Amino acid sequence: MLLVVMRTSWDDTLRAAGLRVTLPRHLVLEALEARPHSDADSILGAARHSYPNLSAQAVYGVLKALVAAGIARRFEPAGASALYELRVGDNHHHLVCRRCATVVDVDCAVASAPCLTPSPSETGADFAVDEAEVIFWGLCAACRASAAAPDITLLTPASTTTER
Amino acid sequence: MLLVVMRTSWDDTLRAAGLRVTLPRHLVLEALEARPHSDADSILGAARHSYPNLSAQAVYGVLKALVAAGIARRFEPAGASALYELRVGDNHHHLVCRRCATVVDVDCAVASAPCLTPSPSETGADFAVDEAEVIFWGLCAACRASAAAPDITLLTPASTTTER
DNA sequence: GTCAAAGTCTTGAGTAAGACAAGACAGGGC
DNA sequence: GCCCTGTCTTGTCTTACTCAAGACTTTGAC
Repeated sequence: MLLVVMRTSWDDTLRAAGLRVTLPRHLVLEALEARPHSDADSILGAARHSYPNLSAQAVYGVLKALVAAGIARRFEPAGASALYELRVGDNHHHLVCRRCATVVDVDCAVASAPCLTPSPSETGADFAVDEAEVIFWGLCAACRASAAAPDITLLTPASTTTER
Repeated sequence: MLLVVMRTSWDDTLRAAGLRVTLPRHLVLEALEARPHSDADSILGAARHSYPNLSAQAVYGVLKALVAAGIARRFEPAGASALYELRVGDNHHHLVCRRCATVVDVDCAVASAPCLTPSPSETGADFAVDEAEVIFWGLCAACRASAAAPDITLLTPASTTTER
């Protein structure tokens, strides 16, 4: 095993969640802290700087454990692989740039969220909704600035209709 | 080629979109009409009842063409494969049952959507948002009725926090 | 009706993301 | 320090696609 200094900041969090404190878990947490909205592959890449033998499978396992324990959150913009972040327990959604795939957090603009409650007249009234996933698609400032460039490859969803 | 009677109802739609009228496209459209919110595999299965030699690749190609032409819409609930539907051009979102994966359409409860406009004070203010993808997660009536059953396998997202 | 061009489908190979399983290894309670 | 159990490594497999090349079909022109 490599000699890698583990910061203790995550120990309590892991133990409180009933998880053992291991080097791969530290590395995954640090990678996520440094770069939120990373996918499993980026996290693996970052973690391998400190621990080149880390397996991809371990990262998948760690991420699954962190999500199950409520330490991390997983979300999946259409057409992309799953992304992870450590910001949990608050009300926030995500903004994804169609061009450069940058993801930024965004709070809800209003305290209450009327439109996130399905209309009672709908079929959806039979549902007990416990979560609303909201992903905004658009162009970030940098990409809009260079939007004159002709060869734009836009990300999914291949929006055929502009929703609100 | 099999002798399959093609209804003409889709011909104009296809031609208006500049697409040729072919049997695979008819079958995909009919499958989607019969069962909205289907994934590529279910569509393939349904279409093969009429045309057993239809290739999976053809279905992927047809779906891509339909989405590009604005005839169909593609969306991707986290943890599931892409789903397709023919209801396009209106403002609707989706409700997904965590347990049985049933998807139902749901209109926005309010005409305007204040919470779908990111707060101006946020980082997101730099973004030019053109679409908001909203997916509600919860339990449908049937699954809630049988929710006492102990071995529930819930679908993603593994919700650690309840959002609005 | 025939022809040709362009679009579409079939076939086959390839890829990315992640799941599953078994055995080795290590954390942590005692 | 020991041992149980959770975690990691390694290897294999699956799913959901994508890509490419060649055969086939649709469609408009004649």
